[in-house]
Amino acid sequence: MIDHREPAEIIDWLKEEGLDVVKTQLTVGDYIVSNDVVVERKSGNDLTSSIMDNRLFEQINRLYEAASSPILILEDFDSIFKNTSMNPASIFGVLVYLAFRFSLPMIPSRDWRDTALILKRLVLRVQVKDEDPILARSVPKLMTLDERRAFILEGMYNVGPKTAVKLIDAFKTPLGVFQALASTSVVYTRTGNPKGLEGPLANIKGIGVKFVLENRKLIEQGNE
Amino acid sequence: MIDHREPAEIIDWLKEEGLDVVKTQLTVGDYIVSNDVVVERKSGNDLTSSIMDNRLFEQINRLYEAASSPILILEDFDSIFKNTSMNPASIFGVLVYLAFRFSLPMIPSRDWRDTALILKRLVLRVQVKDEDPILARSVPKLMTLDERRAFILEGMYNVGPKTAVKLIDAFKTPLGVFQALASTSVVYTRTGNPKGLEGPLANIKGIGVKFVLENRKLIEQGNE
DNA sequence: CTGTAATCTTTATGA
DNA sequence: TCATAAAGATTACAG
Repeated sequence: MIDHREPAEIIDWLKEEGLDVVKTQLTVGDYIVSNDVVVERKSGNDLTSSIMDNRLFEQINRLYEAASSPILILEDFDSIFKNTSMNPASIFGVLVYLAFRFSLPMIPSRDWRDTALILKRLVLRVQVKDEDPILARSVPKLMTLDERRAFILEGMYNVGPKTAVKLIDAFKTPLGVFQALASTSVVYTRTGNPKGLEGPLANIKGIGVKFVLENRKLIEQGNE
Repeated sequence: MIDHREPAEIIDWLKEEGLDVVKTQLTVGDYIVSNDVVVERKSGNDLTSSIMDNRLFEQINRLYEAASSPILILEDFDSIFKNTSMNPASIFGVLVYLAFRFSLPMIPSRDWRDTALILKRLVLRVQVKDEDPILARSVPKLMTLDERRAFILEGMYNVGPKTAVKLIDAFKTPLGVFQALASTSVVYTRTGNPKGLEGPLANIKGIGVKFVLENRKLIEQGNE
């Protein structure tokens, strides 16, 4: 099954080679070879742009939810560096991440012709029934419960990964954090300068006056 | 640890970057990054020649015996096709085999410089394995207060922009939403099937049993 | 993803 | 005790 937005050349070539091709709309991946094998094809600045807007990791995760053996084809790999202002370190950082964290097989191809060839070989390989994959790798879940709890908190002002985890560690749930924030108040000096905090958040490192003042507006009833 | 036969440029560059490099004789792979990660580097007709004399599969097999997460770097991939009489179909056949059968991650590189960069990023990635527990989410910067409140809720299960706004409209703040969720319960039939909701969320369109059950896990104290 | 700039909190220091 | 400066961490942003 091939997503209908894929290049016509590839589809036509595979048909000419005698493969059963079904053109359809896919919600995950670009090519479905079997129940186990789904292929995502990234060409040129497809890759870089999907890195920059954080879309790539979502796509890869959905690949692994849909199939046990996803494969990524990197088409026209060299051109990836040409039409982008992205740092090569960032690009390889992504590839290393995918290799290390997901053990994701990535196959480079020079053009659509190579890509078609890869797809054909994949189909033939999959059809050889007695050759099952030696290792079906189980990939760790995208987010644990606590990670998702922390993830919610990253919507607040000046809260990134570190602070979010720190807050969840201390108050267990987002609701707990919000309640703690509501019952923390800012202490001022006699001259009216903010001095520090009083309440549940007072003892949390990295949380200060600015944090409380800014985020209270999010949590409490006020309008803008 | 780097096999002593690897290019001096790579070794020197890695040293310049401040990495601890040990030059030695390796019996398996070309680079050992950690106990789990061993890297094999194939450049130009290294690949084709090791395919033709059946040496490649032995090498890959030994990689998997030695480490749980081997990685193959394909250096100067395009040149692989230039100085060989091998059919591209055969070459891709091998890559497909490695991808399908072993789930072997393969990272293409244009030259030794890319390869060195990949190795550096691998070392850094392996070293930070224990931290980096969470993924950051990028907050769109132009946001009103209510938009930001809604954005926080988008961290929950099955909550996108649409549902988030609906919830903020109804309960004003994220704290309000979580409190509403905490005081909403699922009503079951006598046979134990979920029938509906009781509480503040009961009247919200698009919020159902599944939503409450999934997201209550975020609010309650439980672990995973 | 990476690299850099901007921002916040905390600690140190002097008045 | 307060105010300011410097240092350390973390987040925000651009590419």
